Amino acid sequence: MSRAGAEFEAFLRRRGLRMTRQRRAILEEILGSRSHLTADHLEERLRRAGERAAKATVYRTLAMLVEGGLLEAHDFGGGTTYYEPILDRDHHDHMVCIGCGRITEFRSPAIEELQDEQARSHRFTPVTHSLKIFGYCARCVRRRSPGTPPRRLPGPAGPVPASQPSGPIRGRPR
Amino acid sequence: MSRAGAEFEAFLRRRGLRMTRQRRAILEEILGSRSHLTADHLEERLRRAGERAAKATVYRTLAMLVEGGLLEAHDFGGGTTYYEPILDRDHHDHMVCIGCGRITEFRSPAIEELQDEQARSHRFTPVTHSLKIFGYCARCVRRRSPGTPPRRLPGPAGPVPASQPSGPIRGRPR
DNA sequence: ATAGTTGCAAACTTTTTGCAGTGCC
DNA sequence: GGCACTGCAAAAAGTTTGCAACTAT
Repeated sequence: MSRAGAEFEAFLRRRGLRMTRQRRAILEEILGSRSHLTADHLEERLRRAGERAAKATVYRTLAMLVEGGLLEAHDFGGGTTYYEPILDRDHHDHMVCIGCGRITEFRSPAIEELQDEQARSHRFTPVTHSLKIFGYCARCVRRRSPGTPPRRLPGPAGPVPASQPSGPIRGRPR
Repeated sequence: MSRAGAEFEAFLRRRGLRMTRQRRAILEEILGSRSHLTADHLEERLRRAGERAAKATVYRTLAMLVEGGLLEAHDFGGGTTYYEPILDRDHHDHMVCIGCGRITEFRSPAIEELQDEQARSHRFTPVTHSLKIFGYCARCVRRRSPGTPPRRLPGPAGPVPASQPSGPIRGRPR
């Protein structure tokens, strides 16, 4: 069994929970993917793999996997949650292309360090963080330079703001 | 009229839209607050202020204000969008207390610089970004050191993970 | 045998949309 | 007077929950 499988079983045992066919299937499926799946994606992949789990079960299991530290949940601004395996993976952050939706990972220990510093100086005890840079990937820049309208995607409040105010890249979230 | 008011009117005129009583009221109300309001908060505040606007109108107006660059929308992980005036304010990021919900702002030009650098090196054209540090504010740390259960709050996938995995502050987003 | 689990459907929450009536310019 | 705007109610979308029927242990 995979490291993650063992880890999950241990997690379950610790809480008096059980390893079921569905849980096993969900775990294997998401581990076998190259990241960033939604509950919906998962349900479908399971079906295709000959397995099956109700959406409610998928959600319940994903929540456990996140709690157990096997997955990380991401909100890239489209209103749907994406899940990504984090066991045996370096921590990283994401750039989200508002043109095509492509996700690019990046690592910056220097940024992490500065975050800790900020937390310290505000007497804040950090637990997790989330850093996302929204913009256009190289391909989309090339393809739409003349000024094509942005595709609807992220945005807690709809599409990406048409007019980007002045100043540095302003933190306009999800 | 406030700077923001003029700015908004200009924005509307540019698009052939109109300044209405509701729009004016919503703008004034959110500008008059000290940040981080939800559509719901706003609707209630308006009512208390003797004004009134249907929730649909509130949402429609907020979307315009964001698009016009007067507001920024934030998702602090609770499934609700918070709005904050950004005119005449420095860009800043947020720390979100998962104990009490308190939001602390912080600024770090150094981090912004590093973000730009990352974008550049990935040939990504940044438009906006969102950086949130989740953790406990000083008060909550003091109050709950022994291990009080975290309050339900953020989390795209429910409450804050009970067991925080190892490693550096792992980016476990909204 | 005993709890924990699952599937299904109903419930929820926040935000969006359709439409008929209203009010800026 | 035209066309944009508002309110209301219905619709969406994603996720959660209640419950009776299963099933690991």
